[in-house]
Amino acid sequence: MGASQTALPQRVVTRFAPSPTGFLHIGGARTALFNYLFARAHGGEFRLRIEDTDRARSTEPAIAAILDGLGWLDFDIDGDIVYQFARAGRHADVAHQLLAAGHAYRCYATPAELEAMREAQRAARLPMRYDGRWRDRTDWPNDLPYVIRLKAPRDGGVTIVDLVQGPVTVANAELDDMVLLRSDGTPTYMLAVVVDDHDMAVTHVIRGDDHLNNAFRQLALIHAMAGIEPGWQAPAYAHIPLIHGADGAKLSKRHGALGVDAYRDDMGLLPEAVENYLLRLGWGHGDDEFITRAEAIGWFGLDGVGRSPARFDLKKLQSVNGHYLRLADDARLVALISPRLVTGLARNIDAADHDILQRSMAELKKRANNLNDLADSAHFLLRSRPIPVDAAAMKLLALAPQGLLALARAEFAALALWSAPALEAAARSMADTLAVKLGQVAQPLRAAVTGAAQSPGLFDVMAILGRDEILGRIDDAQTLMEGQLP
RNA sequence: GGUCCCUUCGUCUAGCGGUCUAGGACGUCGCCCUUUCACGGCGAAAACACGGGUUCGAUUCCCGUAGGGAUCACCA
Repeated sequence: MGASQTALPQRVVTRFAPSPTGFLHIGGARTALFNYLFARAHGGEFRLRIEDTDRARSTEPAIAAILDGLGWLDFDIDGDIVYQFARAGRHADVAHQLLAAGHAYRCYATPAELEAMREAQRAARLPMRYDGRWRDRTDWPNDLPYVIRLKAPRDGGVTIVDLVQGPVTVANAELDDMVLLRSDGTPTYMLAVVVDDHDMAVTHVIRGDDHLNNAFRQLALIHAMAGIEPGWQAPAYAHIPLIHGADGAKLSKRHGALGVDAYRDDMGLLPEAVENYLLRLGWGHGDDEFITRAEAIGWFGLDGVGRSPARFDLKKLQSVNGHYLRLADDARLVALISPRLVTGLARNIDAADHDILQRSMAELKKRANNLNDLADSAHFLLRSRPIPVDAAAMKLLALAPQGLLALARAEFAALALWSAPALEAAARSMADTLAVKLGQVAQPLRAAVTGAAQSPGLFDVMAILGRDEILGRIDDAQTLMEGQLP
């Protein structure tokens, strides 16, 4: 079957190689995660290479977004970041070495000519491949531009023992002679990756399975170089399936192909939740659902990665996030929602607000699955009086037992100790006095105190907000209800 | 269309020839807890794409069919 791969190298080096033409999307984040985990699991290096050879589409902001995203996810990068464009000279050198050694050749076919060739192949229903028309020619028109193409083997086949896909064989006849160096002297992606991976001593190429077909061509290039420069050998490959949208189609913006910044800022997710979700997407460890970074490093293996594309499920992501939210440190969550509250409140968070948030957080975080909902649910705590009362709460107030608010105001004002248990005891005794269930007392009070029909434990909220504020809010509700009377 | 890859509940998955009356999670529904909403607990419905083999025995192995995906640039 021709070329095969060498045994597993001792020292592991993986790399994440995004092209900076947009944000770091969720699929890229998963590829980065797998590379990161694999490197750490083997005590190896995780490197970053920015594939910026497409000068027209590569941007500085995109590079910043990628770095920002990786930082947020806390994937520490080893060594210097490699910028591919800066290595164009080295790439061209390799192409010329190949040319000199007879492993590559000049092709003078014009783009128009190639297009015509493909058109003819399309019409004849033949596979569309470069036909090798300049492969053996030497009658070069020296004043015309040419590209350098790899003189790939035509017989036999190549087998890649992919760490995820298993052995995959392709006949060399299926592959054509790819362009290495463009007519303007710049390297193509195919050349650049191979040279960079070699020069960076990458041992394991873990990437999306959209690159699987490329791997065969890249292997041909590596084998050609192996005969010229010592030390060239094929890396191990692992092509992981792409993530699909909820409808099974390619992931689009509509269902989650967003930058990780959107997951952080717009959706209010925690990085550890995104990481855990991404890890479990296409990979599993028994029945384990929540896996720490340390466990992931201990357990992760390429052989456990599924071979079929997984669908992206936002509901589950939210649920996983809710789990991590409940686990998260209260102070951290207060810090995370504060900016969101500032926007909603149109004022800054002061020390008193901070204290209220900190004391409420343990209860608040049980009721939210993301930072946005968490901030929303904390909003009522910090609002200045009179707080807005929503429709459901209005209804509760309207249905309140006669004289409840006035009674409650008096009882609470007279309370010796302002604590949750004392407040609850007072409310229970009021219910007895009025001969109603506790709920008929608590619900209208909740409406008055929180402006909503649902909230964290009423008496905890009251204890945290303090007597003055609560009495004030009850007064406001009474005023409000008086205004509602016909 | 050629080539390559894939196929367990709606979704993510466990399963690596008998332990499967197919397990877990999200979602859905019901019950419990309870001052509301959550959290938490308990429970229910829900899958081995289809057809052939191989085997004493297939969800697990092989081959077809169907369906899905990837890729076929002087883009990465």
